[in-house]
Amino acid sequence: MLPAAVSLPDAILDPLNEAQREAVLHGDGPLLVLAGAGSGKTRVIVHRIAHLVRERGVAPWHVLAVTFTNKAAGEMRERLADLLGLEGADAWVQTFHAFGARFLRREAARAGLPPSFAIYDDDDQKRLVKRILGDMGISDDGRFGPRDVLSRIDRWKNLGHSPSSVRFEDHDVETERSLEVWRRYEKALARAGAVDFGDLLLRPAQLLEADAELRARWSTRFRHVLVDEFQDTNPAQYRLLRLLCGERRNVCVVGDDDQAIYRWRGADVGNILDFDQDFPGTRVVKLEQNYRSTANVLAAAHAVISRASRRREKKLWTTREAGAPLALLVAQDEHEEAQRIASAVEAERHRGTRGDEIAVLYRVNAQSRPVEAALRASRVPYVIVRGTSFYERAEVRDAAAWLRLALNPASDLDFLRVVNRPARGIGEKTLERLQAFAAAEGLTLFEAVGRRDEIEDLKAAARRNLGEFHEVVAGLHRDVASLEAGVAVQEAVTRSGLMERLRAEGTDEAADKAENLLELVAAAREFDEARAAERPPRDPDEPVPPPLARFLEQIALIGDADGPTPEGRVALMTLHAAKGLEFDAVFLCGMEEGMLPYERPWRRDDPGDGERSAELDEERRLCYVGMTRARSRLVLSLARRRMAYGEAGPRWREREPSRFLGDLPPELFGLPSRPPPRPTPTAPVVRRHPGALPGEPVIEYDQRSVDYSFDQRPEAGRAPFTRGDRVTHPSLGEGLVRACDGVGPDAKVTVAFPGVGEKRVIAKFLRRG
DNA sequence: CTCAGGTAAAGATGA
DNA sequence: TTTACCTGAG
Repeated sequence: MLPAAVSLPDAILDPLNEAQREAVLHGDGPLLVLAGAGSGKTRVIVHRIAHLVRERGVAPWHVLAVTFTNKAAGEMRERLADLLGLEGADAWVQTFHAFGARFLRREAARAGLPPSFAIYDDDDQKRLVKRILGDMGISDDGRFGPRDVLSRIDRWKNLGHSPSSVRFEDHDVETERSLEVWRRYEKALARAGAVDFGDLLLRPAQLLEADAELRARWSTRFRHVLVDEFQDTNPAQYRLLRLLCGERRNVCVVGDDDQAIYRWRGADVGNILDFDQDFPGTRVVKLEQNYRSTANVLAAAHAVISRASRRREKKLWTTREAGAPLALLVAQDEHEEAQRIASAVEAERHRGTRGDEIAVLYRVNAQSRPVEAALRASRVPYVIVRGTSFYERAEVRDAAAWLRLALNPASDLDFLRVVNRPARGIGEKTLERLQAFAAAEGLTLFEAVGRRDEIEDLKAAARRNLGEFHEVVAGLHRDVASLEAGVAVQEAVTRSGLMERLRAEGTDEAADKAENLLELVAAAREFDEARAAERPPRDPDEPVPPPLARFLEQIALIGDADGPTPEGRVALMTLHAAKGLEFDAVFLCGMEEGMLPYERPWRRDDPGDGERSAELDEERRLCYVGMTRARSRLVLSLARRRMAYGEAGPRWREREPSRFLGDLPPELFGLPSRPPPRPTPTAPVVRRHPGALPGEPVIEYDQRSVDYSFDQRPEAGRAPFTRGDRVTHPSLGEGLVRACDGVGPDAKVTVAFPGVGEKRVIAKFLRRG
């Protein structure tokens, strides 16, 4: 037996620093963990769950942990399994939206939804709204299109509104119209037995609020609720969260107000800033030690973020060395920018950095194109990391619409999508008559087809074609609900004729599409296998929903980008997609006014100063998120002009360097802290930065006067000498390098010269050997 | 009713 | 450059 004084290694507590441990060991009651970038917040959540389960006797299925992205949820589950083994799988670890879906499946009856309800994604939403606008006889005059309406509806939903709760003073013509569209939209969703993304959060909250019994059941079932990326919660999520943790208030929220980047989706940083006011008695723990980045990277990130307004002050620190200086690539246009990035990426790989440890980040997806071209030309393998790409393909969406219609023939939106896909001679005129009939009789389109004989003016051919369609859908409906997902998908693509038609076409493109359908079948089979391999849940109330419905839910919520990043490939993604990830080397491109911070060129309504500065703050945080992804090397790049697609066709637009660059001290680039005096006898260069806000400090030097175009080959970014190198100086002779500060030819090198002593000399005067 | 070919527009981020 | 919508011929 071991002496009591010897403590055994503790996998849960040992790897933690003091602040992390405090958060993990915190007992009951609200806990706010302010976790800077790279400070180990996922670790805190995972270890806290493990601690609750192992040391405090909490059953894993009484723990709910919600995250924002599937990636984060997956990582959390994985790490939990490392600590807890199989038990870890019983904890509820998922995204907010997946939780909402799970909740609604379980409470489908109360929610007035069929158990196999469909989830409409934004494309579905847009199609639906477009249809409603058409029904209302509103044409898209460019001012009031589906997009405008939808963004209002989304915003309302995120704020937790319903059509009747929108404040009256906000009403104008557009608002009234949008509300009418919204009412019809909700009616259509209800008829189709479908919900949209917003509903996944809103409806559980509404159900819980309305029903005390339900609330009691759910708020007691989770003994502990943990929330990741809390700064990005919107009011609907926050409401749901408060309802779920109930009186017990065992809620642990982890987040970083500096990384709040989803304001546009309704997220409210106020949730984290004011959390301790909403939950009196909150224990606040700050995690400020960064384990990810070099001191240079951190200093740069801090220089940018510290100018944001309304933030909880925190300063990250690290024990890591300064590391390589930042680099800036200044290119004439986006093609040159991409090429220089590609060659820098190549050099980086040459130095031994694995491709999958390199990321190219950008503000908008469109920026990926030139980078892709340049990487392809240099034969650098890359992968674009995007939420969904496979499931966005038209043929895959067609198949999914067939499946949804098979599960629920009342879904008019899906009906309209697939009724003539593949083409079966049901055109616009036929559909018009069908819709008129359905509207008059109060039927769904599918029901209307069932009574097609009563519709006048239908051509015989149209009637026959509708009959065939009806038969296929009815047949699928009969069979598909009870089948495994793989078989169901197989049946749907066969019986609908999708597959046959593609095969018959004989073009390469059609062959590709057929291939994609097969891939969908394979994905469904894989889904079945994964389900079969899963242990039956230990949680006694877990219902068993139809497999196809679960598969469709996975498609809607998860997409396909969650697999492991393919080995060795450089990752290209937006700044938003990069949140939560880290790489050895990060390229942050498009560091220009208008790109980062992004400025919507089309925006007519001039936002007020307050709005604009809130937007700017968010852009700043986005820049901060991007910079803090880097472990050791951060390369910024910009193009002096960029092709823009405006009303008058493609045009070159001149771009000024981003104001965020002006926030970075030149030393971080390995430049002298003051710009060298210019040889020309011009007036001192002092100018306001382009786009500077009133009151913003004046930047003391002109960006363009700083020689950013110093040799940017990665070699130049490195210290020219390291300790131990033998060097020769023209007058001092041979010596041994003690230290080297800075990079490039102007680096200051401390050399021990035998018989002379230590001297600081400039690198360019030294030769090796 | 279908399809090919032309034209006008590209509205940012994502569960 | 790509995509979505429209038009006119078959």
